[in-house]
Amino acid sequence: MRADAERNRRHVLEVAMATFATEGLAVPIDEIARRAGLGVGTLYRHFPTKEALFAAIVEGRLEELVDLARAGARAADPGAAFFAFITRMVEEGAAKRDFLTALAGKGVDLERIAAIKLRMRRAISALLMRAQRAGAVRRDVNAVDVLTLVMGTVHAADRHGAGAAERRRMLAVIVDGLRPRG
Amino acid sequence: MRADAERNRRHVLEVAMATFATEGLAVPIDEIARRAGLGVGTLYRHFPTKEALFAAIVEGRLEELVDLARAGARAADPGAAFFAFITRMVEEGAAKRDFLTALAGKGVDLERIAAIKLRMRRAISALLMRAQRAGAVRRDVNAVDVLTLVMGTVHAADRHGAGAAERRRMLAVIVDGLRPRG
DNA sequence: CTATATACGGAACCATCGCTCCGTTTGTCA
DNA sequence: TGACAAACGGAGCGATGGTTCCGTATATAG
Repeated sequence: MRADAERNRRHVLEVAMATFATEGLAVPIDEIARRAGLGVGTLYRHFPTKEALFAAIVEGRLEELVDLARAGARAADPGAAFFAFITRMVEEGAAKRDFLTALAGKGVDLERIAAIKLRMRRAISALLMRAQRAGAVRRDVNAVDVLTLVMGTVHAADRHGAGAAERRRMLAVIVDGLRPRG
Repeated sequence: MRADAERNRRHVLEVAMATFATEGLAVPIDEIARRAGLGVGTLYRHFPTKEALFAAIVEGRLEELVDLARAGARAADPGAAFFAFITRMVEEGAAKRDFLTALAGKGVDLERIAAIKLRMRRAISALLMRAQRAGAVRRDVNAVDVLTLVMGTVHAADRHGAGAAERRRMLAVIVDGLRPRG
C-alpha cells in the first residue's frame, strides 16, 4: 500500500471518529471528506460504504465494552462490577453519539456489528445474573431491559442537551431502581 | 368553506393520526395522501407543511396530558397522582409514536408545540413537587429529569420492539428508583 | 341550469445524500 | 529520471422526500 493512501486512511478515520462522536451519524459523507481535506472518491476507496466507515469506528469501541463486561463478571464484588459497568456505558454513550446509534441499531444492519451486539448482550447478561445471585440487583429484569433503560436515557438526555449533572441524577434513579426492593 | 373541503380535511387528519401513531413521523406525505385517497396538492392546501399537519395532530393530545397533570396536582394522594401520571405517559408514548417525536422536539420547531411543552413542564413540575413534599418521591430530581427518563425509556423500548411486559418492568425500575431512598 | 369561485390531482421542481466514474496527479521502483 | 501502477478529486447520477403549480373537476349561489 502506498504511503499517502495509508496516511489518508488513518486521517479519514480520525476525522470521522471525532465528527460522529460529537454530531452523530447524520453528518453527510461529503462533510467528512471536506473536513479531512479529501475528495469523496478517496474516502470511498478506503471505505466502500458509509456503514463500513461507521463500523470501522464503532467496532473497536464496542469490543472494549465487551471486554470490560467480561472482566466485570470475574470481579470480586459482583454488584459493584455491574453498577460500574453501566456507569461506564453512560459515560461512553454521552461522549460518543454514534455509540447510541450503533447499539440502537437504527438502520445499521452490518453483520459484524450485530455479532458484537450479541456478544455484548451475553456478557452483560452474565454480569447481571451474577449481581442478581449476589443479591445486589432485583431479579425481575434482564440484560435487554437494563440496556434499553440505560441507553434510552442517555439518548434522551443527549437530545435534551442535558449535562453531566443531569445524567448523574438520572443514572442514580436507575441504579436505585435496579437494587432489590425493601 | 365548501363541504367537500371540510370532509377531506377531517379525513386527512384521521388518516395521518393513525399513520403517525403506528409508524412515526418518518412516513412520507405522499404516502399519507395515498392512504387518504387524495392528491398531495389537496393535502398541502389544508396543511401548509408537514410540520403543520403534525402539529395539528399532536397539539390536542399534548393538551390532554397537560390537563391530566393539572388534575393530578389537585388529587387527594400526591404520590399516587404523580405515578399514575407517568404511567399514563408511558402508555400514551407506547401507543403513539409521534408523541415521542413531539416531546423530543427532534426537528419540530413549531412555536405552538414549544409553548405546550413549556406548559407541560410546568404542570409536571407542580405535580412532582407536591409528591416530593408528601414524601412520595425523592427530592434530588426535577421535572425534566423525570420526563427524560420516562420518554427516553419508552423511545428505546419502541426501537427495540419491546412489548407491554418489557415496558412494565422498565417502568417499575424507574418508579422504584424515584421513591425516596431507604 | 349555468356561471364561477373553490377545491382537486399529480406531474414536476428542488434540495439532500449516498455513491460511482473517469480524467488527472503522484508515489515508487528500476 | 522516466514509466506506470496506484491513488486522488470532484462532477454527476439516482433515489428519496418536501413542496409548488396549474390545468381540470365540482359544489353551490343565483
